[in-house]
Amino acid sequence: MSKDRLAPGATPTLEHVAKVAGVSRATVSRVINGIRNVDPQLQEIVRAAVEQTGYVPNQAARSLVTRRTNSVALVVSEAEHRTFDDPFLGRIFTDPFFGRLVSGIMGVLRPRGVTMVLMLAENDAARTQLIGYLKQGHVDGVILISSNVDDPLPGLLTDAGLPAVLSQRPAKPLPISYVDAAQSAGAKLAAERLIARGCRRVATISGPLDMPASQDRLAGFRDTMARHGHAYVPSVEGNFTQETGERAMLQLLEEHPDIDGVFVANDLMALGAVLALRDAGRRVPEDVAVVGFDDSNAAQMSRPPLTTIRQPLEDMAAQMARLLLARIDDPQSKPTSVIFEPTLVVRESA
Amino acid sequence: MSKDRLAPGATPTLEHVAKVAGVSRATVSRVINGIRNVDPQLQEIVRAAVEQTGYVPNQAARSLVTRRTNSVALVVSEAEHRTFDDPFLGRIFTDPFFGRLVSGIMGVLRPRGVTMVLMLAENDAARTQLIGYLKQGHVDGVILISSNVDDPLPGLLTDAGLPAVLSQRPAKPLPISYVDAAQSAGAKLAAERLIARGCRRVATISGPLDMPASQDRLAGFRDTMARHGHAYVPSVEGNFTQETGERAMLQLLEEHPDIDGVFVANDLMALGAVLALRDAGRRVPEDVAVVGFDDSNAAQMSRPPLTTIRQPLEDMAAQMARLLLARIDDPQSKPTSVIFEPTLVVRESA
DNA sequence: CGCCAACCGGAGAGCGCTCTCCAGGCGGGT
DNA sequence: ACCCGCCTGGAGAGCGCTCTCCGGTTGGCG
Repeated sequence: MSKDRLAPGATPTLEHVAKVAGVSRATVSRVINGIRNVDPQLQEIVRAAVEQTGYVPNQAARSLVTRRTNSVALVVSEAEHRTFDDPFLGRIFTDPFFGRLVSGIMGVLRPRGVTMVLMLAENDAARTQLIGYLKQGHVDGVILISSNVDDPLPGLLTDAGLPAVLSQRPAKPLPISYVDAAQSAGAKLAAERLIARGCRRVATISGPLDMPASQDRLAGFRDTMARHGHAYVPSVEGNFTQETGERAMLQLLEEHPDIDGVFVANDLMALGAVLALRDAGRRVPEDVAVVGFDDSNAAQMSRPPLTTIRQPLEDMAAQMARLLLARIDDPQSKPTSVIFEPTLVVRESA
Repeated sequence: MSKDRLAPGATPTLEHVAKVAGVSRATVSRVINGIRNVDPQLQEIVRAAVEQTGYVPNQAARSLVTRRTNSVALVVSEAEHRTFDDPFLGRIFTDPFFGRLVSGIMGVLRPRGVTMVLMLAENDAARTQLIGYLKQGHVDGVILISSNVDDPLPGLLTDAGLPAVLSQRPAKPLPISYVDAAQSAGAKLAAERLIARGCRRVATISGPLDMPASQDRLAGFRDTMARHGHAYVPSVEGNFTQETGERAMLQLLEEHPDIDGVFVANDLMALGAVLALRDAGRRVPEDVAVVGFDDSNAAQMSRPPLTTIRQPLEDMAAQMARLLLARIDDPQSKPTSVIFEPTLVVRESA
């Protein structure tokens, strides 16, 4: 059906299409890219020729001259030493927040014809290889999801002069765009909820404290509690997995058996905490109220369903994509940051 | 530090490196690609020049002539009509099996310097765009994770002449390589386990029946039960989410209150089933034994921990990557299939 | 009616790389 | 001592595309 005329075995090129249409390469190129005005009648002829030959532009050749690839990388980076017992990949992909992120990014990228390349950087070797790859001009820019404070990647990216956007405020000030949620504002909502319920002995399970987000949530929670007269808020550190949430809750119960409210820094850990509470014979929320963070699937699946803090992840991801595209279009534009406000989602656990 | 000598603002090219090293472009290229013998002393000089200039090969230029990109796509495809209420992305990324898959693939790809591009095809529009992208020669080959029977993608891929490997036997015979697990053998293991425990009233919760894997598991289970004298095995269809597992279990309990054993086609649904059983006041495994499928994190997290069928996902994924690379190296090689044997993992639920 | 401007299509020069072809040098065999 | 062949490095031709520059045509205005 297609692919007759010229081009014996090979894939058709601009040249072939031009010959079939009886015009020059340049004209075909102009029609395909919709650049400059081309006689509508000619356009029709060219389009027909494209159809007939089954022509598809060669991306490599195009990139070579335009210096654009029309694709961006989504890099997920994690510090090596934070890999406890479960494999990195299991963690990141298991966490529902990732899907929402991808979904938000795609929503912006797809209509613009930009494709997304997913890359993992789970240790230093991978990181080195990654930088090499990125420098080869494989992508136009990078969205970096980095979860630890001393990640060298943000610095490496700015050094390499690659347009990039971070998923959270970088640990050290850096000329780089980022999107973040007001973590402490979220923690404040959680604290206020627990106080409103009348909780008197409140504790918290935090995320890994080398992450700015974890620090902010912890600080925000403690501040708000302090402002309401609760000077001392016990806390145990987890690593965002259900298992560590369970362990942390166990520890809290042992050290402070009279606890009646807990703020857990993410839903997965909150799930573990609820399980631990149940095992210990405490009813949620009657005996102990639990507030999670993220509003992930886990929150809805839990029994009782989790009261939690929702970050507008899809919106945030979409904003990252938009910031990145803007920066690609104009590399000179100065780095921007956008902060989103979290909201309280009330369910049954608190 | 680097990037001095020549090349004022621009990124260094082969030409620059050659000039710095005092050799020809060809020689630098040979050293970089390790092709043909080059005088070791010259090699040293060239390497030093590369270092000094901070040279990184331009992938576009390279691809243009080699017709290779050194990257493969991991395409995750899903039929549009199967999107019930939860978003597609949430499902796929939430399922732990995905992480294991990626991990296995990366293990093979990374050492070979091949990068992985993740692409989603969640509806027909996306699929069309995807095919266009693939035809542009953006990747050398495709690993396709497709979950429904009437996916047009396998056919489109063979039509496009792109090297590809499927994650399961295609619904219709097609000249394409694939890797699969012996689904029915896994179901057989589950059946035998339930029988060995002395279960007499057995039911099953299947996956979506438009998936060959679901069909095979159901058929394998029924066959084995039949062979042991259980003529009738009630079944309810789920869609692999915890929620549908819960619903399905509820339905089974209502229709067959005397059930004492269930085979659930994946762990996530099994988790839901266990929850439903508990809510209904049945003890697992004392009153009802439950066998899952996949040996995902969910199986270990569940209480009680799930007895389940383990597919060697990492191995299977690695094999897919190997098959694909082989096919890319020699496009003439004929399609191969590799079937892996599942194993029974005994925990507490059965 | 003439001039200028605006507009549109074609020619051709690269983008940075690989790879074939060729020339020169050296060693070994007769 | 000569010749042949192998080994190594250089020259140069593209890979398929975009985009600048140019020339020709047309329309509007003086």
